[in-house]
Amino acid sequence: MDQSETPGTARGRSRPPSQADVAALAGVSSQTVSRVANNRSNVEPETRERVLSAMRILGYQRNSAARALTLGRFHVLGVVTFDVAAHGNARTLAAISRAAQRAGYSLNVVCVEDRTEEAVQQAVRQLTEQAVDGLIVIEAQILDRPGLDLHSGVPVVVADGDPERRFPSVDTDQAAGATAATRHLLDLGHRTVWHVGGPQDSYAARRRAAAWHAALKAAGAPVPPLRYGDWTAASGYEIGLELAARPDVTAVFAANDQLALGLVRALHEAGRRVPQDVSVVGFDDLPEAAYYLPPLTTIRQDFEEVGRQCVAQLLAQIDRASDTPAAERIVTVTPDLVVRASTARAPEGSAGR
Amino acid sequence: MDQSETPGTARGRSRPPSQADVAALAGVSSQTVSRVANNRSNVEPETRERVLSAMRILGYQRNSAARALTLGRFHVLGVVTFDVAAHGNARTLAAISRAAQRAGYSLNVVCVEDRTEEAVQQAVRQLTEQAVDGLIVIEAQILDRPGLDLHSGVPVVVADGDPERRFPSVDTDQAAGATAATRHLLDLGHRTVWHVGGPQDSYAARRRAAAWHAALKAAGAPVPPLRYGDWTAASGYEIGLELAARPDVTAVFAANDQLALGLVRALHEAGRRVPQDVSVVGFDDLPEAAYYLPPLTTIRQDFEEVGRQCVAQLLAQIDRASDTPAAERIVTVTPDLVVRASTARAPEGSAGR
DNA sequence: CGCTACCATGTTTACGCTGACATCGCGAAA
DNA sequence: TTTCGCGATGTCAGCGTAAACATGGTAGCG
Repeated sequence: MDQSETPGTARGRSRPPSQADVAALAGVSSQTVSRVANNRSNVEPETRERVLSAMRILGYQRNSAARALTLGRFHVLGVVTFDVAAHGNARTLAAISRAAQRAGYSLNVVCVEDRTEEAVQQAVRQLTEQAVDGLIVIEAQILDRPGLDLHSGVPVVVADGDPERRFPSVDTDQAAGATAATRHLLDLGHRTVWHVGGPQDSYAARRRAAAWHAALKAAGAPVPPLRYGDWTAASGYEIGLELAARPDVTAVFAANDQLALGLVRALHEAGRRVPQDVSVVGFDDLPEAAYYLPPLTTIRQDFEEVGRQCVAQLLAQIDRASDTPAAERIVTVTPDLVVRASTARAPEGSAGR
Repeated sequence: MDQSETPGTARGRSRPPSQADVAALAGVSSQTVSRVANNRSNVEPETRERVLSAMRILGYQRNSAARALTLGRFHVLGVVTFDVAAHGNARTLAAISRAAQRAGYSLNVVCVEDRTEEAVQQAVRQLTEQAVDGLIVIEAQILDRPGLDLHSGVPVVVADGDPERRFPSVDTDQAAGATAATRHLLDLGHRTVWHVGGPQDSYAARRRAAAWHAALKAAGAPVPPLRYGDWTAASGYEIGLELAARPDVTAVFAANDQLALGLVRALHEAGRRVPQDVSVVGFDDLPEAAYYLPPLTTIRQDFEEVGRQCVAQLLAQIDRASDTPAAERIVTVTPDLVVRASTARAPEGSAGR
């Protein structure tokens, strides 16, 4: 009379139904069930129907563990990412998810907390042990560190990282974006362009800064000192307070939209109008950027394409057998300049060209 | 002489090393290897050492498929979420990831594109087939639809959804947040508070609107017509343009920060100052909210806690055997009012109380 | 009419791991 | 000394699936 082992509950869910259960009910062998489950052609239509209805009755679902065990394939991709709360990473993740789903893969995601080598290493270990067929590493500045070994036996694709190109990667053309931003401001007649960079350990940030530097050089413009933020509006604000104090600052290129937002607020508080006194360009094109005050001129990244390409490359690697390292490919995705209201021609009097 | 079958490459990676390989190298049985791999106590230290070094030499990693097959446990949690690019979802996901990792679980994430029943159903099917021990569904307004069947055999926890409480859930106390926002504005002397709601199919949005309504009623304030946005700054802007045209609007509570941002821009363009002419409160407390112009008064959600609680509840369900449905628990997380510069006392002349 | 092909289906096996049980050896208690 | 017990290790089976191979029946062809 105790409450366990109540045979009354038809749902004596001791164990999910297996192929064998379906086979018994349908009066066929389990192999035939397997054939039906995998949509093989060589099954009598009538038999197939019988098996399918038995599946429905029992609520059969294939056991993916057993499946993976025999096939040696999991149909799971691992994703290692820092900080999904960062907009770009989240967007890329979403795109990867879409693409993976279309290809019949699901996603095992690990968000790495600390930007330390061990943390990434451990995430990779966890994923490979958790059985993935391939690995995508997002925002991989950490890969700079020489000790990191990603060669865990599964194919790897790196999104927006990998300066040493040790892995196939998908890469937003940071340089093109930063160049476009800088040129846009120079073309508006500003004598030079200041830059608020992202953190120094970010490969993307470094490349944006380098391209900014190169664009100024190429235009023969003086190169103002570079300040480093940490991607947050807070640090943009702090740096903005300093820049606002310098009257010779009339154009600033921020390494992302949040920095730009903080920057604008600081300029505003200091009484310097955007864009009349100072022009500001961001990077990313957050959905909100068009609604900042003023609407932000920025560089739009195509995260969707990055995600799609990551999955495509990874699947290609997985499908061609483990041999043929195959000219490791680097796919480049180019961002666009979106001009809004935070940039204007250089003020006549002050530092105009 | 063809290039396949090159025995020279020592890395004839035909098949990853198994317990048996390690056992052979270490001169023990595979069972002993298993014991070492699982950190069992009953192994001679010297033997353990020998096995460990054999593992290192071969680069052994347990095959999780085989493991899952025998154990019937995958140590994977499934997460179904709409739009990871939405800040709240991303934050919740990050928190879930952290909590899961601490508990030794990894995360199989599916981002559902369409908010249709079938899409969710399919995501759930994919996940359960992909072998998860439990399921977390984020932002589950869709669960309103009567046809949706989440009872797929694995425990489910719903984050911020489930009006009918059919599942254990973790729930931000939307009502408390919305009430706090409304009361804050009323306390500042505004005669009433307008509301820009989120989409009608969002359970969270509906509860915020209901609480706003109730708070006005309770205070004896008139209830202005409710406008629905879609969480984006764009729709906040559109609605803002309409509200800006009405001089009797002096206080607006927006259902999230993006709506508030668009709203502020519209008010600004219409020449109505925030907060001098109109006070605005948001919801979420995006990291950028403090840097909007003006810094936004808002309701801060504790996504971290929501994620943590989801995992805790799910693991509790998983661990207690599949019997004992156990008083399905609803955990509530309370958000806080964060007062910044977008709210001020009601303007004297106009609609002051 | 007899042989071959081929198709639907069944049987067997291996995948890698761990739980249950068996074995062996050694020290402690009687 | 004998016996018991316990700890270290080995043996074996089974998890659910799909590939490989086996079987048996039928249609087509000479």
